[in-house]
Amino acid sequence: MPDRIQQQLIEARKNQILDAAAVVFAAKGFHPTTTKDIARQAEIAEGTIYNYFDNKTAILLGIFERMKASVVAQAAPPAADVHDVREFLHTFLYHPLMALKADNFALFRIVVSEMMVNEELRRRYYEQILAPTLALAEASIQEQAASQGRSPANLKLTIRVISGMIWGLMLEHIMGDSVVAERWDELPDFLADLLLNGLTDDKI
Amino acid sequence: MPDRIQQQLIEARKNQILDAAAVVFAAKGFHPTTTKDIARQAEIAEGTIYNYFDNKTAILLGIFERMKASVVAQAAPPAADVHDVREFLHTFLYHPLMALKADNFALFRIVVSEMMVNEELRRRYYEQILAPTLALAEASIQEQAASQGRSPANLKLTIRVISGMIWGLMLEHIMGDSVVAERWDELPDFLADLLLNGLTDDKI
Amino acid sequence: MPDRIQQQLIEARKNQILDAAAVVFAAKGFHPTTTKDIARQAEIAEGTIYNYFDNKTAILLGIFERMKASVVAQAAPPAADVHDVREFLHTFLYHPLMALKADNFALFRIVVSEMMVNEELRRRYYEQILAPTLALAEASIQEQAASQGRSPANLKLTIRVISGMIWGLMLEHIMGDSVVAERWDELPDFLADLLLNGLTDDKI
Amino acid sequence: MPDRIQQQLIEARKNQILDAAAVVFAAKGFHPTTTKDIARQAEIAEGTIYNYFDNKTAILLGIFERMKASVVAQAAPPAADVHDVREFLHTFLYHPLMALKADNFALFRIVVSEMMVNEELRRRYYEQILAPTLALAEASIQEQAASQGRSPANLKLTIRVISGMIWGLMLEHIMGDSVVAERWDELPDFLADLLLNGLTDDKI
DNA sequence: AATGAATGAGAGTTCATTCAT
DNA sequence: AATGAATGAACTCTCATTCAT
Repeated sequence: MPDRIQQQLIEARKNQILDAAAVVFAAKGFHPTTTKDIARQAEIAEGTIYNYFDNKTAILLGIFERMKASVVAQAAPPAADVHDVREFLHTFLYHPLMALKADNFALFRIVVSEMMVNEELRRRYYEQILAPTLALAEASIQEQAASQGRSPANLKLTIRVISGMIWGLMLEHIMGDSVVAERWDELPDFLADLLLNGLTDDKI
Repeated sequence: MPDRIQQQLIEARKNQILDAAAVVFAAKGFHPTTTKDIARQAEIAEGTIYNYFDNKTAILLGIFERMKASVVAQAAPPAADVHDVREFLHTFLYHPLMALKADNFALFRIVVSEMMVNEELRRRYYEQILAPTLALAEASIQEQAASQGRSPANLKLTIRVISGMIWGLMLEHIMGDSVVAERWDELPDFLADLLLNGLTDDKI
Repeated sequence: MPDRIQQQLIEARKNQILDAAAVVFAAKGFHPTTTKDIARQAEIAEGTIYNYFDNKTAILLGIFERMKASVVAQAAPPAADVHDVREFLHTFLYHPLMALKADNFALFRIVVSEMMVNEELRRRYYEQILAPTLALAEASIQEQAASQGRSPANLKLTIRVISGMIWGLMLEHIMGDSVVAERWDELPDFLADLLLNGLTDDKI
Repeated sequence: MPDRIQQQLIEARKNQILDAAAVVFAAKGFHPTTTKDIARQAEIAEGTIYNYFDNKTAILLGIFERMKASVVAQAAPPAADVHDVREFLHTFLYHPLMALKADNFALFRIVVSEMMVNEELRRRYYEQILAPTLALAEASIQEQAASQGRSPANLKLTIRVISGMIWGLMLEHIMGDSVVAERWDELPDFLADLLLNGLTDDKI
């Protein structure tokens, strides 16, 4: 069999397993899910899993890598020609907030939970996603600011605050807060406004 | 033995176990920690644990309850006589940010991780901590706003955004971001400024 | 304290424990019952039990000894002057059947169950109860037969069959057979008739 | 692998485990036997047991089911053409008495002991064995009696007495009575005679 | 490549028994 | 004599992983 097709088959099988794992992880959590659960959901034998993944944790990592790919794809950054700051902000906020909404909140929860506790996963996330994303945003904004003659000294921290804001709202959503859940769609606007104008009279 | 002293002994033993569990949980995480680990750390027999806690999860809940107690104690609210909004905000932000710093970041991570995945723990957190805290803040701000003739329509969401910001920064800290870690102490000021004035030139 | 009173106190305490154990054994069975259960029921401390009994099994033995005493007391044999065979049989059958009815069927079940499995208990039962009782019955019948000029060659086996019949009916009762349960009171008559006349037309 | 062979392998493994369990249960009793004991005797890993049985009790149930199968097979009823009552009785008595003798008395003891104490096992025994067997015997005798113009009013109770007699003799055997043990082979005859003719001079 | 039965280390938990008070 | 907290051996059961087929 040509190597190319071979590779595609392997990828297909991996994805089959990851799809199945995503379903059962989302439903039961990482630790409570057994490899038998995954195999059953994927309609393959338990042993087959180990032809494609070293161990259970590697499956979670695999799911994570796919999430990463989708995040990075979406994050492909906000056109250099967005001159309006408000529009820029809105775009910057819109993607992650809506991505998560569309995506599986339940699975996100599982991955984050394990990430907080698993050094390897955390490192990968930081090095491969968080840090590059922050750096990208920083560069993009820096450039724009420079073109307008500004030089924001606290940009690094600002960016972390903004992205932290998103993180925090996701957590509150997960925690079951209904206000956040109900007004999720307003958030891009609301946050952009808050960030631009500060706490105006409607807010505090 | 007088009941009073009896109660104190029981409390002391419970705390001894919780202290030990906090240490090993922080070091290894909840799932990887065995009851044997806890017993060894507490220098008691494994069986003794079960004289004080129903099961392993109950120990985590116990740790959580102690955290709760300390959080609630600190959260005792920001004096009604803080008329300056900036000072008010600063106070509001300062406590949780500094509390966590003092506290065990590692343990916090374990508890949050499990909370994301454990319905019971999540419910307790939401009902006993998050919701009341948000409600308290809301009432306190509402009152102040009213005394000044304002009526902030989006207050509920604002409060969630602000507290989410704190959550998010904690997560970034946990994830190992060095910018956040190094400038942790500046955050109360920085955030208060951001919230009051929006993204000023030093920020973006 | 005089030795006599001392002894009475000890007996009283033992009985208190045995009473409690009988209650919880009857309710839950021997193995599922914990020494804590017994202590709680007896309203004493767990450790106290061990001042009076060597171990959990010794408690069951204690219960058994009390049963034995009551059985032996009742079995005190059927007056030598019962000349009518039917009356003799009736008396012979009546006591054990009715004793069990009055007594705790549930507790009886527990003791028998454990007896089947516990060598020591079984030996004690056989040596101290079953064998003597059978011997007593044998002697008593032998004497009567002799006085009437008969010499029943199979008496030993007959006696075992009759007492086995009682045992078996008890088992069927325990097993939940409703026919046996409902007609329990008729049994002495019914059995006496069967034994004297064989399977008459009303029976087969 | 064909399903048929697959099924046979599973059955074989189950039987291997049941055989092993029967040996160790008979030797040590149900509760004192550990799953490790069973595994060692079966020469398999402890975990393998749980691929075939849900838990330890299910193994006892499995043993019980096999006993049931053998009992039911033997009990296949005493031909309708047995016109002689004595022969009928003899047949009726012979099977269970001899089956037990051939079979493992020790194992029987274990199962009965647990049955007395285990609701589930008791229910199964009563519903699946005792009740049907009694019903079968009743129907069979009823028919024969009817054909001879008789209508035995106490048949139900009679049958219980007879089968109880067998039960009781088994118990006495288990209890270690030597008279019963030594004359076990005579019992079918002896009991048939007793039942037909009542207590004749050789018996009392 | 796929299978799934077999594995066995190790988990959480129980509880009869001890012993310092 | 009574207590009951402490003990720790021993239990049943789980499950990620292996490997012969």
